[in-house]
Amino acid sequence: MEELDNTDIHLLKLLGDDSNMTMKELAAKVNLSPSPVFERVKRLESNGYIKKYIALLDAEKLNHGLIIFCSIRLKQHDKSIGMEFVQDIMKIKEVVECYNVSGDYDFLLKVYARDMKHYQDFVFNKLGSVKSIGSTHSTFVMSENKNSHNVNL
Amino acid sequence: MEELDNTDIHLLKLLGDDSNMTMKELAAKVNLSPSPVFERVKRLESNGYIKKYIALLDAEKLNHGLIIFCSIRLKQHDKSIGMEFVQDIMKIKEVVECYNVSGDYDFLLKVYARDMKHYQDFVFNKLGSVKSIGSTHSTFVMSENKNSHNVNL
DNA sequence: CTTGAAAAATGGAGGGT
DNA sequence: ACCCTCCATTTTTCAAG
Repeated sequence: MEELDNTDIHLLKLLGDDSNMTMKELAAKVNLSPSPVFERVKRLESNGYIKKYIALLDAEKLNHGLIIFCSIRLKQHDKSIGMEFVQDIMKIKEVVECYNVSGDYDFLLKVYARDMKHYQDFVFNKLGSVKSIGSTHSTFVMSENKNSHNVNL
Repeated sequence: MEELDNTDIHLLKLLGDDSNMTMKELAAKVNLSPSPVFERVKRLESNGYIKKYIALLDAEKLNHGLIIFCSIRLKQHDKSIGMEFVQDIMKIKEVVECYNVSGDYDFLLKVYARDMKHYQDFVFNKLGSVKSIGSTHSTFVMSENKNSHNVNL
């Protein structure tokens, strides 16, 4: 596994914030010509530093005005119940993130919902049908103050 | 405000998962020629449905093996203290997300750290110097089971 | 929406430090 | 090892129908 030099880090920062820049533009920012930049970026991709390129969508415009962090306690704590829970939860489109965590609860979910009615339906009908769940606790997001969508290098 | 048809939704889904597809590839997936796809994508961008394009970086490879959700309770609950907190927290690079939330705590932070030692330093030296903070509670992520990095349409 | 063509970017070859 | 300057190919971008 190779080291990353300052130029690589610089490129990762730039692409992590805006991947629509051309090689030419990137090259200008790191004071190189397009070719070595092209090679560096391809290397960063194939070495897995860059996982993929995505478009960030506006959740609010796409009818997801509410963000909720939903803590989940399982009924039992064996591996098969945990795996069953993860499988069930993966199928629910409102759940955009899922973490197995330490502390009072076992899992933390980030959930997008249109509105309260939608969230209520999610809790009763979607979570309600996941048998492995013991109890839940909802924390509502009042405002998103920062989301870099990435590592901050 | 215009409506989105099924093709628009389809394009958003595709780009939300992989923005490196060419117009040609996108066109093939939605059964159109490149030109109308180009126009639709530009419209989705200028109407704000697509916010920006980014490269997703591998946090683990970039020396951020630990994810922590850090709950924060402020000393007082007036607006100026809250704004001061947000301003201070924005400057800390370990904090990748920050939400103002309901419930026992006022804010929820998502934090990336290299390891426990790094996190300890973050809590003592970085959070420790933010005067508006009353108390904190850390929830450690043991595994990330799902992160779509986007709305699920 | 389609065709089609100009402008621009990508991705290599070949050579220099 | 790393960079540069071309340049062919592909893609983007935008007319006009």
